[in-house]
This record gives sequence, structure tokens and C-alpha cells, in this order.
Amino acid sequence: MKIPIEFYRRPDPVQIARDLLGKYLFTRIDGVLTGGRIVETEAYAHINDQACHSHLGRYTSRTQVMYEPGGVAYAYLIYGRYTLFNIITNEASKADAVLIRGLEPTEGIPEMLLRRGVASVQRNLTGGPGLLTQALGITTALYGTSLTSDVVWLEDRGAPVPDTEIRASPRVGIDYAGTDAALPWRFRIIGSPWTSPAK
DNA sequence: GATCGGATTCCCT
DNA sequence: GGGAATCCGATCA
Repeated sequence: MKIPIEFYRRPDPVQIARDLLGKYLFTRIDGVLTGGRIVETEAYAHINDQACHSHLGRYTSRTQVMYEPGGVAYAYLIYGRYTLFNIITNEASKADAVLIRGLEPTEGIPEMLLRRGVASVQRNLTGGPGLLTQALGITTALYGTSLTSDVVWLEDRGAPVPDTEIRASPRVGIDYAGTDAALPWRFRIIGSPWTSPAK
């Protein structure tokens, strides 16, 4: 079943990032269903977290959607070539987010192979934040789209992931965040081959 | 208007 | 393990 909007409006992005492991992310772009099981996430908080785009209330055309009530998509371009997909959480004006970093492909695999330009199902199909967006056809056009829509949404298919199968570690690529870079806000399912490479 | 750098990935060594 | 690709947003003027 589709995850209800209340799930996203809870106050703790770290808890939500952890809860999202084992859930499913789907898109229907151009009528084609693609998606898979979430195996790696990262939390970003609007307070006490220098790594977050909304740190200190930064409000620009890029970050404005973060201030919406939780449950919308925040997609943006990074390094000029990759789109990253985030879920906005918490209530309006409390601009928290969870980045989806790894997916285990389950639906629409032929279409995802096509979009990625790879020949067979392997780690580089959806293992990595810039790759899974490509596979699912996610672009900045989805900026601000509701996660209860029929374009991009998440589902709970049961089978929650027990704590013993979850590993927390520091986030990567955010050295500019100073001491906040050490926060263990990256969550992954232990042993999943679809997580991005450990650094 | 110009400059700087990034929540990444790929390819080459 | 290291550098290139590549462009938008942020910042400063």
C-alpha cells in the first residue's frame, strides 16, 4: 500500500530515514512503471546540521520546496550531471529531508536497463543516488511533486527491516559540513549489493 | 555579471 | 586510487 502522508510529517528525519529502509519507491514516467526496494538512505535536518541545504533557514529557488509540508519530492542536479532524489519530511517550514541513495530493482527492469544503458542487472543499475534517479526516469521536472501522486510514490509492502540488519555510518561528500559530517545519519541494509560503494 | 564549488560517477592507471 | 566531466545555484560585486 502507498505510504500515507502522515509518515512523512513526523519530526525526526533520522527516524524516517531508518524507517524507509525496506520500503519501495516507484515512478510512472511516460506510462512505464519502474521502481524497487530502498536499501540505503541519508537524513538531513534543518537544525544543527550544516550539511543540509536548508541549514540556517536558507531559502532560495532551489531550496524553497523543502519548506513545504512533508511528503513532496526534492530533486536537484549535482555536479552538472546527476539528479538526486530526496523526500521532504516534517511539517511546513521545518525543512528536513531524506536522500535515497540505493535501490534494489524490482519493477520495470527492462526499462531501467534501457535508461541506464547497461546490458544486465548489476550494481550500477540502481546502486547509487545518481544512478537510481536515471533508472527511474527522475529528473528535476519532479521537483515538488507530491509523493501521494501517481507519478512518484512510496509503498509499504510489509517485511520491516529489523535493527540487526541496519548499519548506521557517517554521510559522505559533505566535508564542508565540519563536525556535522561525522553524524551517523547514513543508513543501509547490511549485506545488500545495491548500496553505493563504502568510502 | 563573474566566479566558485558541489548530498557523484566513470574511466584510466 | 585519482582525475575529469559538466552546469546550476550560491555568493559577491
